[in-house]
Amino acid sequence: MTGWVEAAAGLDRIEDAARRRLDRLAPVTLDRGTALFHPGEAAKGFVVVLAGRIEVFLTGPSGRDILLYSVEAGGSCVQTTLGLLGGEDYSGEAVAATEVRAVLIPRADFLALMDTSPAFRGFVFTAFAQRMQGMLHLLERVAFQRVESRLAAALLDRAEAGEVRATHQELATAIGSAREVVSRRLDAFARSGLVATERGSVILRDPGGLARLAAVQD
Amino acid sequence: MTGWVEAAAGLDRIEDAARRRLDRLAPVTLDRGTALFHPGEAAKGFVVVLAGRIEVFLTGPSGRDILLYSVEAGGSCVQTTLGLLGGEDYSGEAVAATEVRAVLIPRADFLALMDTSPAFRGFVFTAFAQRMQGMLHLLERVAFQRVESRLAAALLDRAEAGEVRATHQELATAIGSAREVVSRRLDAFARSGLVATERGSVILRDPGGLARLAAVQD
DNA sequence: GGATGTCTGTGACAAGGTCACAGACAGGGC
DNA sequence: GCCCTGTCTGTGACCTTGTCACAGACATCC
Repeated sequence: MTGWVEAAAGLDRIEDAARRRLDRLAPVTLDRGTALFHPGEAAKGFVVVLAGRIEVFLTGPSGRDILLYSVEAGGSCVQTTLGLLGGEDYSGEAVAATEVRAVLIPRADFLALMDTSPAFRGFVFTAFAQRMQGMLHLLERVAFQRVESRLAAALLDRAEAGEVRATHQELATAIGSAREVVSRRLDAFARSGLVATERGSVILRDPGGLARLAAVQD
Repeated sequence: MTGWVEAAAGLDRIEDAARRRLDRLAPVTLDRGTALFHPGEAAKGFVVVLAGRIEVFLTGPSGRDILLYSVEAGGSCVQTTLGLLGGEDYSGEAVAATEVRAVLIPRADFLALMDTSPAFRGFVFTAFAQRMQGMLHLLERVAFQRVESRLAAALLDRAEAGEVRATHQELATAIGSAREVVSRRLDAFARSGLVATERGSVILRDPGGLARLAAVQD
């Protein structure tokens, strides 16, 4: 087993005993689109992402869903931990957004590490605190910001080389809105010269203008 | 120093050494309305509520705000912990909703206890996990449920002896809506015989009917 | 080329948030 | 008692957003 632990940011300075325990676990590869957990399912263990991206959604009864957060390399899928620590069952859905390499730390190992390794505890706690903060921001945006502003922020956030490759539906999910609303907003953006739209992608024409919209309060 | 630790559910079976450390801390009393933390403020320590209730709000730029959760006896104000664990600064506001007796565990003691006391760790983690779950439910309700349903649920939740003593503004804050909307909804409820309204209070006339509304999906 | 599935545009409508007020009620001071 | 003040509630108008029901446009595979 070659050591994967170095690859996980925050775990690189872990104690030797804990590292040996972790190194016994074999990373797995998940194809893009694989679901890690479903709503209502009990968590099997603690997931650490080594490469790729996992996206965690909350799905409403009407089928609409909203992106809670995405887990990149070095991050952990905290949701799955709730069940290990006295919370209720899982209520979101985690899907591999790209091909993913990840390690699943089983419940028993997880609990043992939490008791014996300060470094591991720190890793878990930091991940927890950051997710919590992230969810607060999400709640804040959904509850208080208008679609225009959220959409502008999402576009800036996802742009690579001035382009966002995503369908209107994906953007709507990311900001917790509906597809039609995103279509109309993008249309308005295009008419003001902020973006140009193509099937499956949005080209940013005026990032500064978008940033101003994204920053607008309320 | 008489032991207050017994009073905190979840801490009653803590190790002796940790208990001695905790017993050195003196509980404080906060008047109703006292703010514990303000947005943007760095957390001073970890708060455990012994009696009374603390309510934590997220405030939008327009002044509208939404109740994140309330902390009752035995609970801890997790928000304040984020800053102690690698998160950013506080972004909510915590206010004593009643007279409150609480203990503030300073940062140094908190970190030491986290390292040395499994029972304390369990207490903190459980609190964390429950808050996280609670925030997920809040997000779910705000994003996917209609006001009618959220309001019905809030009324049932807050009723004492078939009556809810709260202003429309307070109810609106609790469900993340606006005062006028709550006024109109309550009016509609009253016209269907579900409730009767008075200045500063709502009397539940048909809890079963409200429960049906609260349970409606979407 | 045609068939199919995905993506996007559009109109109509309902729900909810915002603004601007106008009363209604409670409590204190006189 | 009466006025003043502050809080609470009711209402109409308007805009944004979410939902429903489609129609058209594009891509891909055969």
